[in-house]
Parts: sequence; C-alpha cells; structure tokens
Amino acid sequence: MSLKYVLLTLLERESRTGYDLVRSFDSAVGYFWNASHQQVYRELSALSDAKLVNFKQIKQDDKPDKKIYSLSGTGKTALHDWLENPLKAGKTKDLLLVKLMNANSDNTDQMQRELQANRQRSTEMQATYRVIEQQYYSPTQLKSLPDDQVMIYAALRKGILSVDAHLAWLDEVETLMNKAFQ
Amino acid sequence: MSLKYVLLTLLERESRTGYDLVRSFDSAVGYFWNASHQQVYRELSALSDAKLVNFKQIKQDDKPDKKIYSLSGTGKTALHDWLENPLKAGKTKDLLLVKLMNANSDNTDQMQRELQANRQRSTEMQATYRVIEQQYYSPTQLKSLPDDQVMIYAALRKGILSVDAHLAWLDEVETLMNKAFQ
DNA sequence: CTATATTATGCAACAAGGTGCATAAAGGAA
DNA sequence: TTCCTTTATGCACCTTGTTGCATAATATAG
Repeated sequence: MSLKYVLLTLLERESRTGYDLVRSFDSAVGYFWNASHQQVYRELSALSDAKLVNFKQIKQDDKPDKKIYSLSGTGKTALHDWLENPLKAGKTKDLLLVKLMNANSDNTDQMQRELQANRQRSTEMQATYRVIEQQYYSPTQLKSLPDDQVMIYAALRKGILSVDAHLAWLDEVETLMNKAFQ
Repeated sequence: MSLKYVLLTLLERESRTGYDLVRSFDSAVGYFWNASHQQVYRELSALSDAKLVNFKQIKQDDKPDKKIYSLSGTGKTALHDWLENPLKAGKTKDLLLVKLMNANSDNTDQMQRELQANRQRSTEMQATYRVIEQQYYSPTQLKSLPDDQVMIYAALRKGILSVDAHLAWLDEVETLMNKAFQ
C-alpha cells in the first residue's frame, strides 16, 4: 500500500512515464524510497485499473510506445485521504543487529569484516550526501529554494543526520566488541 | 529470508517455544526486530520442515500443549553460513518523507500534526530508552556485562543514537517548513 | 563489427509479510 | 457472571516484493 502513495505523490507533482518514475528513484527520491521497474509497472497498471491514474499512449517511431501517466480526480482524492490519516509507527528491522547478536569470541574477525564493510558503505554515502549538499544546497541557494524542493532537501538532511549517527554508533560498537571479545 | 535468521539466532542462544520467541520481540529483541505471532509460527513450521530446528512436544493439562524448539545441526550450519556472507545494503523506505513531499502552503496544519505525532512517539521512545539505559546499563553494570548481553546493549545504543538524530532532524524540518510555507 | 548501455514496456513465478479468524483453558476484574 | 487478559497454537487469504525472462530500437564504446 506504500508504493501506491509514492507514485501518486510523484504524479501529483508532474505527469510522467513509468520509466521516468523508475529513474526518479535513482536520484533525489531514492533518499527515501526505492522500487524496481517491475514493481512500478505492475503498480501503475493496478492504479490505472482502479482509475486513480490515467495515461496517454504516445507513439514513437524510433523507440517503443510510451504511456504518460497523470493523476485522476479520484487519484487526487485518494492521495489527500491518505494524507489526512496519521501514519502508524513502522516496525524496526535491522539485519546488521541480528548478525551482531551472533558475535562471540570465536567469530570476532567475521563480525569486524561485516562492520568494516558497513562502515565503508556509510562513509561513501556520507561523502556523496555532503557533495550534494555543497553543490545544490549552499546557504545562498537555500535562500531561493523553490517550495517544491524544500522536502527534497529535508530528505537529504535526514540522510545526512542518519548516516552521521550510524557512523557514531559503529564507533561505539567496535569499542564494545573489542572490550568484550578482545 | 530474514525472520528465518532472527529465529535461528535466538534459538542458538536458548531453546524455547514459539510463544517465547514472539514475546521476545516485546522486550530487548524488539529494538531491532518485530514479527507477529502468525509469522513466527509459520516460519517455525517451515524451519521444522527444512530440519533446521527440532521440537519436543510438551503435554500440559491446564493449557494447550507446547512445543519447545531447538536448533539442529543443519540449523547451526545454515546460521553460520549466513554469518559468513556480508549483508547487502537495505533499501531506504521512509513513509514520513513521502508524506512530507506533499507539503505545500495549503496543508501546513496537516503536515504539522503529522510531525507532532511523530515527535511525540520519538520523545516517548527516547525516554523509554534512557530509563532502560540508566536501570540496566549504568557504568558499574557495564563493567560486568555478560558477553551475550553486549549486543543487546549495542542495539539499545543504536536506538538511542537514532532517535536523537531523528529528533534533531524533526527540529530542522519544522524550521524549514515554517520558512517555506509561513 | 560486436557488445553493451539506454529508452520503454511488461508477464510469470515465487517468496515474504500482513490481516483476519479460530481454538482452548485459566485467572482476574467489573 | 460475564468479559478481558494471558498462555499457546495455527490456517487461509491477500498484498507486497524479488527474480528471471522477453521484446525492440538506437547510440556509443571498444
């Protein structure tokens, strides 16, 4: 039920093709959502069956035909209804912690490798986020940030604060592990 | 494929009933995993079919019979195989951000209510975590923390650092929203 | 000249997760 | 005395997510 509202949200901003929607997960939208192209196309035909979106088929001679999807009146209502109901808390699911629960003095190296890989990914994310922030959201640029971009920036900030906290936690875990299992 | 390893991890520590496993999500294990009882029982019978766990049926006159599950040799191997392969990065999915993407000058109140509800939940979590840390993980207690409890504490610290970062982000978002949409 | 990437769509099968319903006995609250 | 909670288990259905496969044309890289 979630991807549905992601797509409705994106289509309310701008009509586009399934392919455009899929690609949007590769850039800014990817800070807070991801889905495969199969999922997106399946969901789009379900939304179309439910009359929440319409599409115009565009003939292209060079490439396969494309469908430009747009939000219908009912779609808009469905989105706004969803916005009214407060979200319920999502359940925490952290596989890294599941793995670390298995830590003991015999597998310290294995756990340390896992933590190392995780740290590297996190450090890379941190660097990427920082570059993006500097390039597109300098204090000057922030002053004239268009309204529809504010929450994209907020999503980036969420990523930055989360990854910073995660890296701080990784430091703690390594200290804890060293103390407990030499 | 994830709940499977959660259950194997828990059962390697100690044999127990499905009911015990379900209840474990209400306490410490809940910091990093949650599952309904239906999910747990279904997964347990799948694990049993796959011979990864064994169970002893215990007759009870007053209550329904119970099954005490324990990890089998193959189960132990399966768990250790899983531990060897590094985890792949999980995909970010943040419904709050999806919702906030819909923020505009006409629905500021709605968005503010959502943020307020979220802040309250987070503040409550923060308070709960802090009480637990003070009660069970004081500096004195930490010195004599049993090895098998270290990662439970790490999970708590993860929760604390995450909720702190989340609350800091909520402050930022409210400032951003006020600036953008009055 | 061949292979891969990009644009653009989709089906089928399966795995995993969520929701609702059901059973059954004991104990405590109202 | 009736209802709710706790202990203890489970099925069935529906939705969601993942993986693999398929098509088809152009452009670019090696």
